[in-house]
Amino acid sequence: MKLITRDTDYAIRALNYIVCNEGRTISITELVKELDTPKPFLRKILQLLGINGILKSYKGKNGGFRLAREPKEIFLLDLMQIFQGKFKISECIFKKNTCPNQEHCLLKSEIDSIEKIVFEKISVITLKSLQKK
Amino acid sequence: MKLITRDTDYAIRALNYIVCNEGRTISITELVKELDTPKPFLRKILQLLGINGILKSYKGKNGGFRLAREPKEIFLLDLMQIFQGKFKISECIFKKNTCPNQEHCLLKSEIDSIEKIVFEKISVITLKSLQKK
DNA sequence: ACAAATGACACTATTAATGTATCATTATTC
DNA sequence: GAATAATGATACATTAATAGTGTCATTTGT
Repeated sequence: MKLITRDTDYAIRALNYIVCNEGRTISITELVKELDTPKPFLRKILQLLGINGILKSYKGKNGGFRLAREPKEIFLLDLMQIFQGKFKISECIFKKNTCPNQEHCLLKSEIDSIEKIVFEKISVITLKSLQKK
Repeated sequence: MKLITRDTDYAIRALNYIVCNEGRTISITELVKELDTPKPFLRKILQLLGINGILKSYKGKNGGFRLAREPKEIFLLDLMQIFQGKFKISECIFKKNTCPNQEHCLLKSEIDSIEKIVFEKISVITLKSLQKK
């Protein structure tokens, strides 16, 4: 079970580096050196971050990326949404009737309640909150 | 993101049906009719439940499966363990240094704390708790 | 003009999840 | 004791999700 996939992970690391170097424009080339990630993959990821308004991109020589928002406004959930789609712990199971008790079975509500808790916990995490301390 | 995979799901449904029909030996053939799952897949699943001491199996004509333990002793976590391996929300990310703050970054501890909560929530769910009410 | 960067986007590879098939063994029934 | 209906063991196949690559176009600084 993966709460966070590789692309979200790379995105966080890249953003993390960019935050630590605010004021400069950071190129993929530089990021790849720092993060040791596959270059074309990282390009795709950064492009998506651009499209989704997390980063601003600058073309041409000396180009690269800068933050488009403040770190405190970049939520982990945003990134997960971009790379992993809408946050959802699990689909409903028990679609078919196999037991008279089943309609009242607790599994769905248990899962829902777990999902809610995880969501609440995750939804406060921002790029900024990952920095401080 | 899937908390529970298809095989765990089928296993729960099958066990659920078996619980609701305790006293009888239930064959795959009967289960497939009830649950509308692929037969060979369900066979594999039930076999694993047998190997792992959740079910007792009876070969030969009129054979099938019965519970090997009481429903209150069959934990969702047991099933997840069997079909999905050790419970783990996510691997540690941020393996490489990209920022001086990073070693103290909160992501790992956030994930760990989420994992802990989910684990606690899930660990009380048993086949029995899925039945009542 | 050239080099170094991103934009757009199609393609490929790998892995995990899901599902199938087959032959052997066991037990019941006639 | 043969037929039937079940599981045991195990290898194989398919599908979907994840991860990663490649290419051509465009932009910009020197």
